Amino acid sequence: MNSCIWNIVLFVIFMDINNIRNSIKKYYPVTDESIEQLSRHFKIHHFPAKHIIIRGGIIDRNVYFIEKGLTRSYCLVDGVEHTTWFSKEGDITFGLLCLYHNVAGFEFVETVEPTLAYSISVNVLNELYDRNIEIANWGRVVHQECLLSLQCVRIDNLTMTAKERYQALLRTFPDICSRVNLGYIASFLGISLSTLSRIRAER
Amino acid sequence: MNSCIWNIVLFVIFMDINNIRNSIKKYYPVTDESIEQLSRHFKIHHFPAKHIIIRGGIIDRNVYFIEKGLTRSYCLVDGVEHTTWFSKEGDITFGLLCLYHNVAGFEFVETVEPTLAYSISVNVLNELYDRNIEIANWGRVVHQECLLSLQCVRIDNLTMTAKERYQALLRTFPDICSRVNLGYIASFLGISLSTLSRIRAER
DNA sequence: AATATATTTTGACCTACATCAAAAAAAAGT
DNA sequence: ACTTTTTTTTGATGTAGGTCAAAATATATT
Repeated sequence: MNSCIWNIVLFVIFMDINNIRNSIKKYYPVTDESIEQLSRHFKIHHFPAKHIIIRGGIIDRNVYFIEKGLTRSYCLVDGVEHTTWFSKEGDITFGLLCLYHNVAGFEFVETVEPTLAYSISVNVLNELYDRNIEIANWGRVVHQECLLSLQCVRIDNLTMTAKERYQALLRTFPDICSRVNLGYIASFLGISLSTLSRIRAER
Repeated sequence: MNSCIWNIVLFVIFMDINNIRNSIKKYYPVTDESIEQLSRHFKIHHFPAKHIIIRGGIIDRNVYFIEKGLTRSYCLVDGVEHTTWFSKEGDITFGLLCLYHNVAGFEFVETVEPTLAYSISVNVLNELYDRNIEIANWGRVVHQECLLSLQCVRIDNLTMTAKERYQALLRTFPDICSRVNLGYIASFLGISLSTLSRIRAER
């Protein structure tokens, strides 16, 4: 057994990254060797619930891979939080603008549940993108799928009533709906908390 | 001069792809050789205005690189067209769902102006992604930037009034606003044509 | 179990924007 | 230049969903 294999064995033993590994492979057929190249730079985090991982207005150049738990991305406009996305086990989360353009971003990411996550610096990630074609393609496909999901959400917003949007969300992300409170769901759907409550009361 | 160089010379002479080439390089530092690998599969199209390039409900597995002109993506819900995006010279356009998942998509793409575009089959593109790390990373970065733009549009929708959204659009995409009619802009902003007209009449 | 805190529901009232239809203006075709 | 078609404006009226505040639940803390 050479040292490379030993590294893999060690990381399998010590790192709890099954959800992350499966998710990566679901997007693109990345080899274990490439996943090891990525995960050897992982820094582990145990965040309690309601912990702000990424704060708007400052620079945080890390990507967070979520192994367990649930986070909520939002932006703060005139003192009001507008939820833009939820990320759960197997997902990645980060501030888009900050990560891509290295400027202070507008997005916050906060845990909804106690969360086990691994961070990797975008500098390291960018080096891997430039060197490892599997990781580059994994990154491409992840972004394709994010784009598609966001497009669907936007089309729902353009074409549906508040009630229809809530029903669509229940269908598309049933687990999210049962894990976060109504305020966050209302905000994500772009409706007020009282309207959402009334919608649920119907029938 | 070997035949590879001759190919490049020929394609520079015969293909009018300057906007496309500059745009690709703006996203990621792709070499001329890689661009040639891509563009040698290009099929040229001269579309008149109001031509439907991609029709929802059927499968069109091509990506269109726009060299000149302007297109509008929309989806059709209950007989109403909802504009989701505009693409102009240097941009690419395609049906997201159809391209990524090989199923009949919900998106239409139609020219707004007479348009010079080059298509490439997604099968060819996927082969290039798997073989050429520059192209894979170009694809990744394009999708990152699309995601960021779409996220910004969605946040505007969640946080701004109709008037503010129109003003934001004027700032962000002034050229689009002057090249398409109000109906499309209203639809993109998610407001009615009459409301948009009234907003413009103010002050 | 009792108290404190967070979440959800309900009520009363309001407004930004929708809808529908007709008129005006602009652009395109002959 | 005149007609036809498309685009934009304007008017009258309606409504989905907002706001604010209080009550009712549910959850967490001691």
